Amino acid sequence: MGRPPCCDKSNVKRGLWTAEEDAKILAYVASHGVGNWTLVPQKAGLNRCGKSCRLRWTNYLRPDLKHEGFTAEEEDYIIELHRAVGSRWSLIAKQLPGRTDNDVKNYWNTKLKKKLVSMGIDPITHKPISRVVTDCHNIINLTTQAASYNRLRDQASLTMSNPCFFPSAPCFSDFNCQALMQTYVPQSPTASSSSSSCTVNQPVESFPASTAQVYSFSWIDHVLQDNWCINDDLDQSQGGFSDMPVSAGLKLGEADAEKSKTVGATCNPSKAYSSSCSVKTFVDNILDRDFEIMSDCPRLLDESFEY
DNA sequence: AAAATTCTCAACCGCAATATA
DNA sequence: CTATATTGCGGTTGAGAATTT
Repeated sequence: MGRPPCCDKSNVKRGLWTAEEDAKILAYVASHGVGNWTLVPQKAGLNRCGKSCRLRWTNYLRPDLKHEGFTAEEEDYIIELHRAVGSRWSLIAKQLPGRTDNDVKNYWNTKLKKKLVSMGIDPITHKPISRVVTDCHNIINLTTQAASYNRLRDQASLTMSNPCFFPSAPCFSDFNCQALMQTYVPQSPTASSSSSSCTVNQPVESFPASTAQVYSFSWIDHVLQDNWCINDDLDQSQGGFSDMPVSAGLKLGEADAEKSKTVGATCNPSKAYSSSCSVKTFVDNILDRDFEIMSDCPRLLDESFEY
């Protein structure tokens, strides 16, 4: 058998602590020290769960805690640490004497997040929001290309006698770029009526221009760990992936009737795209290979081809 | 002045890792 | 070995305070 339950959860007090309850905890800790919190309610004469007592001590009653507001230095340090480790509040709080993880977390959620957004910095990635929005466009374009590629791949599987040896292009279904962009990009007049409570919505154009050039790496690096779209040349002046001619991929996947004309012609869509932008993506490589195969075996694209 | 809305932050929830009867 | 408690943590909630309408 295991241990007996620490308390009758349905029969203990919840909610805000009174000064009397605080005094009982303080008196208990003064005479017994910090130890087995399960025994504290019983020994201190409290009708509370031990977990609740521990939380009250840890987050409020501990004598080494600061109860005044955060200083500018602490603010900067939290932002720096959050940039480095993300929302690991206990780790961040350990670097700030007298602050708890709950303190830091609350301060971040109520003040610092808004402060960063007002400065044009995305509080998740710590990159300029203008860059995040651009990268979201890029990811959406890449997703469109991947879908086109997968369609072509599926069609090829149906027409080839051998199983298709191309892998599926990865998708970004877990990463909702549309939702993220709705956070930052101003809503159209027709759509804005349903999102009036969003306090972080503001036009991208209103961010200070200086913040847009702070970082040299694309935010896309954060979400795309594989090598199918790494792009060292991507920058705002080039337009990055947002200038990518999506139609290059779509032509291959959609226009069945145009297949032989498009692919069989001298213009290789993926190569045309590569020449206008020095990016060489996973999709490009697949399309290049696809072009080679189609060139070698043009009959594959002939709708009258039978196997 | 009153009602509505927004903000703050203490407290709770639930999960994962670890400890223990 | 198993079942359950304990601890630590990040995410979420909601009551009261502050601010706006």
